Amino acid sequence: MQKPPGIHARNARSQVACAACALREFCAADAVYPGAPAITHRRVRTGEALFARGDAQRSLYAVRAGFLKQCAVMPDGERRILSLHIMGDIIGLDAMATAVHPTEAVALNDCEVCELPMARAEQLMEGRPATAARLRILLSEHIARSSERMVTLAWLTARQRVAGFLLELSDRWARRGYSAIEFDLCLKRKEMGSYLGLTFETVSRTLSDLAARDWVAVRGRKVRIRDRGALRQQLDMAPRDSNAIGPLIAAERAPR
Amino acid sequence: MQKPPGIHARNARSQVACAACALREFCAADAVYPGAPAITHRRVRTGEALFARGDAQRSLYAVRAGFLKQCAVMPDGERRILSLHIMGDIIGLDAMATAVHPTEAVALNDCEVCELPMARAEQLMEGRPATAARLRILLSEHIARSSERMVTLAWLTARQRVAGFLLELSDRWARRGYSAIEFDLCLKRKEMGSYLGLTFETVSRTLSDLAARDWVAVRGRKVRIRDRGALRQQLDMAPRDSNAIGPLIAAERAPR
DNA sequence: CGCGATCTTGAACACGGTCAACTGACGTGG
DNA sequence: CCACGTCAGTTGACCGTGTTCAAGATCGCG
Repeated sequence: MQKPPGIHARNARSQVACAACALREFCAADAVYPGAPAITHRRVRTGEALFARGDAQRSLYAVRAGFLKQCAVMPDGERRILSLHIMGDIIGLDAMATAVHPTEAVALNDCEVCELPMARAEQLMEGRPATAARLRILLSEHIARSSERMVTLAWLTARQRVAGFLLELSDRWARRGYSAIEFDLCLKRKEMGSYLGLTFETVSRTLSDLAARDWVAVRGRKVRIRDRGALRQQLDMAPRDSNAIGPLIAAERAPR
Repeated sequence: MQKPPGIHARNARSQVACAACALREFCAADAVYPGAPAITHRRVRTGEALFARGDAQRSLYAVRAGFLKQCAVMPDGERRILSLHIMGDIIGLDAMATAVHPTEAVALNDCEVCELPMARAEQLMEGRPATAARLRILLSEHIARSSERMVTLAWLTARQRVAGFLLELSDRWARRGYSAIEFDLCLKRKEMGSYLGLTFETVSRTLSDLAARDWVAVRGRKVRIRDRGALRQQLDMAPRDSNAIGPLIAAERAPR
């Protein structure tokens, strides 16, 4: 039995989630627009995969509750975390090129996701150009975020990566109305390392170091930010090396 | 005076470029579809910027000839190369979220690009869902490519990065009908370093090393691949460390 | 020809990876 | 209830890759 569209907006928890949801526009359209299979919900328990690498892309997903990781699967079967997704985030955009998921998504804790079937998404976009444009924006945002991460992975020191990671999570929770100073990492040290391009030992040591400087308090996976300014400052410091390409001289700007 | 759409398909060089062009579909639509400002051409000379960080996004661009780099601009004004673009590639997708370019694109040699005004692109997509879908595919492909680069930057050794870089360029040229074994890098050592997350000294040393093993021949920026197999094999070797997250156990795959 | 930019190579060093020992939390079964 | 095993995390010691600093070589261009 399939829930009618919009039903998930009926309780308080959902209202929080939906307010921040990247698929909000699709959801709204879904409720008022005639047509086939609509948005449904799905639970994913800790450790379960929302989809695996190689699965056909059936849907786009939006996280309603919980925390998921998206991983590249290496030839030897090892995983590298590419991105992390919390409430309101969209998952599955990288599969649109081939209609097959090139990565896998796994729940770090019990999750609830909204599932928007691709066929339905395309139908909505055909009828409403603004909805199509919205999806393009989501795709483009993802690209911009990837660029940031490349710079992190290529050039920052271990301390900068870890500090940046804590600030990233802090900001993301804050933007959803949760505490920016105290939150749960949900990730094991090894997973943080995988996300940051570091070994778990280095992550552990670096967290201890940040705690020793009283910039954060860490107990297991619970973190409290004590000196956000100091963390930010780390990121502004000169990174690993000076191998950057100099600025462009003004004359070289192409006219018009 | 603006060229009529489709004019660029009239000479042989353009036919090669257009065959591989990511905007081909837009171009074709542009030619037959009524409406406002159409695709035009634009030259960008060595060292000139196609657009700068912060510029309003006027258009999407497709490379017709030449080689461009796309750079993140760091707070201190230094540049880090995010991607490289040759004939047939699209530039400017990361600006769609904000309508402002978050990066800059600079010509590494004299270039010619096709310019598709955003307004026109949106017009075409509204009329033709298939064209909108095509752009989504391009966006999604870009995301998938970014993921690969993250793994490279986070986990590969210097030798793997350089070998991978040479193979990447080789493949890209080959797919456009050019030699896969001999080509011009166009980049300075420093720029290769910026692209690969290495110092220019390390790039230089690594190239010397690959040359000493007779896997490649290098003279300045001209490269000849002598043992593609050996280069590929480097990439298959175990990377820097074992800090990967193990495979999922079968039971944890979520049902349906 | 001479100057600056690019590239190569060498030597020393440092960051973070590697290997290993140990702790603590948790769950299971005798 | 405690012994035991497992798994996550911490910390230490060592070491290797790649960065850093420095000196030349080579190239391109006026």
